[in-house]
Amino acid sequence: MVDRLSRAFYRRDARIVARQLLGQRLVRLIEGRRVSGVIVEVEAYLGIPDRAAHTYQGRRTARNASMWKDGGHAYVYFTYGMHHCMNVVAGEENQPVAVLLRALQPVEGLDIMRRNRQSKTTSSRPLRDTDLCSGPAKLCQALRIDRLLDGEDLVLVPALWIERTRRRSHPTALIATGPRIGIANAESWTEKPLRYYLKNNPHVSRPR
DNA sequence: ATGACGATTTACT
DNA sequence: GTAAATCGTCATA
Repeated sequence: MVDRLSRAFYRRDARIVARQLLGQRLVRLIEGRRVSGVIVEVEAYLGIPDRAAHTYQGRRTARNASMWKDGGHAYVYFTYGMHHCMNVVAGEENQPVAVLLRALQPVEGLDIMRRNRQSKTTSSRPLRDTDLCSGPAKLCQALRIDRLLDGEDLVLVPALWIERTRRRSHPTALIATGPRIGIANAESWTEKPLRYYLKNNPHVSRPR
């Protein structure tokens, strides 16, 4: 049943991995239950030459150390003093490229997701399904992904992985591309179309 | 030791 | 649309 993506899947160009992650399923085990969603939006970060990447110019620090690991590891970072974001490391070891997971379409464990998200929101209004995982920090909240999972191997760890739900990647006609979100002053890298998302999917963070 | 800055989200005008 | 929240991280000293 569990068709976990293999090392070989991740050990490729980050742009290829990004496109092929669309439609696959991110699964998190929480208290013995599966909490999961289909990946509907991602962004590729191309490493040393990429002005917008944490590893631009070969920067290697305590925070971004996982990005230098072999493809298939998780790179989870903390930002804005309150949010976590999850990347999937692509390429080979010492090739610091990754794919940021920006949005999921919730599939399993919506009640747990809602609880995880609601408790961190002051609002008492019930959250709509499209508010559960429609952003990189939202999906980390919903699936309880934090720095404890940074550097973990998605090919091996028991509580977090990505499952293959489709043999072939989505047809190009169903994938939209555009500039990455939240990137400023990255010169030519600001506008490169490294954001990929499923057209007309209501769960993406910022619909076209 | 210090200061500036986020690969964001939420609430409010 | 604009702004506040909130603090780990990193570059500079």
